[in-house]
Amino acid sequence: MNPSRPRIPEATVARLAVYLRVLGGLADSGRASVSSGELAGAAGVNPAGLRKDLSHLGPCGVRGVGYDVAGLRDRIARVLGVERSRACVLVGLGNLGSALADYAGFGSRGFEFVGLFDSSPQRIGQVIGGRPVLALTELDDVVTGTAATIGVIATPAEVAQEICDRLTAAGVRSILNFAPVTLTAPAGVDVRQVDLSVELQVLAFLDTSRDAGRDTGSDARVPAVGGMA
Amino acid sequence: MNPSRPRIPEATVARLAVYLRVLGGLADSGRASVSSGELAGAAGVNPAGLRKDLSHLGPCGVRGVGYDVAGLRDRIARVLGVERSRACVLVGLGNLGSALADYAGFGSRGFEFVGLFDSSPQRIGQVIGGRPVLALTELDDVVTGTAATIGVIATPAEVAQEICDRLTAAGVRSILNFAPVTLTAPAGVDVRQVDLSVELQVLAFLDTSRDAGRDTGSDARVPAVGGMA
DNA sequence: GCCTGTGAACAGTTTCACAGCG
DNA sequence: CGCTGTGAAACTGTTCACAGGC
Repeated sequence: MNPSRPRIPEATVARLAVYLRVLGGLADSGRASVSSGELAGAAGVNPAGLRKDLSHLGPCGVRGVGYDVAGLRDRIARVLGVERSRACVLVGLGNLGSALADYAGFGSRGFEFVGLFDSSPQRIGQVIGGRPVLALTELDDVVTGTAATIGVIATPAEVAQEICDRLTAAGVRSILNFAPVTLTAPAGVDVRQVDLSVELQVLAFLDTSRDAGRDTGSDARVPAVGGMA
Repeated sequence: MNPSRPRIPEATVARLAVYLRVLGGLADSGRASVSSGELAGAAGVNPAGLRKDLSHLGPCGVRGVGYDVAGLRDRIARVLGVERSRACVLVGLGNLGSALADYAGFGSRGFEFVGLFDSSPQRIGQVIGGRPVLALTELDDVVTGTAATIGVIATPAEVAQEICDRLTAAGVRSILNFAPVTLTAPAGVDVRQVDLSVELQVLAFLDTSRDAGRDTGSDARVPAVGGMA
């Protein structure tokens, strides 16, 4: 198969990001090669499923041996488009936004916040994660000036749609939304929703149904891989 | 139909939580009834899919009219098990953990943090979101004393597995993990993973493949995010 | 022997079309 | 009529079993 042509299923893409994280850890600890079984164990997935996921990138292992850790890591990074740093802007620097801006994990995984924005005069000018918080009026200039294509929304729900509109108008093509509202964006703009309350409520349901219905114990499989939203 | 045990698909459960949020907003603005089309629009899903989701709760609409807003909201809340407040514990009060502890959205959606824990002496004793941060040594007593069954992990990756072990040993049955590691838990314990870097990397992939691949690729056909719509 | 890569069976979801009721 | 509820079809994603190369 041609490595780039076939559309990679979104569920596979999400797992590739997990494999990338695990491979990074293995590389740091000096491992040279790894089998699908071991990698699948560390990522919490089925070995056959992992091999099927990787098959979307074309053959990239050695039969009878396994996968080259650094080579596979680089290949996945290239497919995901995180082989070099990508510019992101973040709007809303309340508790959650500040936590995101200050989260070192992003920088080491190919994302750099090139602009932090808030509407509150009290927050404008503060330095968070090494960057100053700017006024919303500068959003357009920064997005066009840095060619940022990824935007993160961590505002209150009431203003999230308006921010989404401004981001897309400025040229942002991909949005990660933490506000608990369903955003509407123009065609061609991807929106991913992370709703923390939804996650907790799914847990609450599992919790409730485990106690209420004492049918056979829930599935014996242990790890959980990122789901929806 | 039997209201308790007709095995609701997990994808449906996640959407029920979204409908619940939308219905809450509608109820607050005084709406008495709503059609599947309108509710689906506000939730960002397909109307037929929404009706199928609701069909798992048994008939709960009026044909030719729509759904009773407050009635449907209460019914979904009951099914999800959030009709009354549930006790949660939170471990790790760095930036993200503090944001979670201080997030008012949880309290209004049926979750109450009954214990905040950290290992750092500098954080122990601080009051965050109205609650004092406790030492990890008190974790077991608080979990058993409050009968908390839900735990949230917002620690660094290195200690997340150990915290997971302690939570499950203390009796926690459901875990929401923000640390970028795949946790292993005993059978019967549900773990949900929220990995912010994974979310961004999926966006990066969509972003990259939207523009014609510079690699070897040429085709840039990309599926839309989100399930139905 | 080992382990990867993959077609084929399987399971779960989404969509469609329409029956059924107010 | 309109809108809900639902079986059946279409689709996507997952698991299995084994073929194929090291």
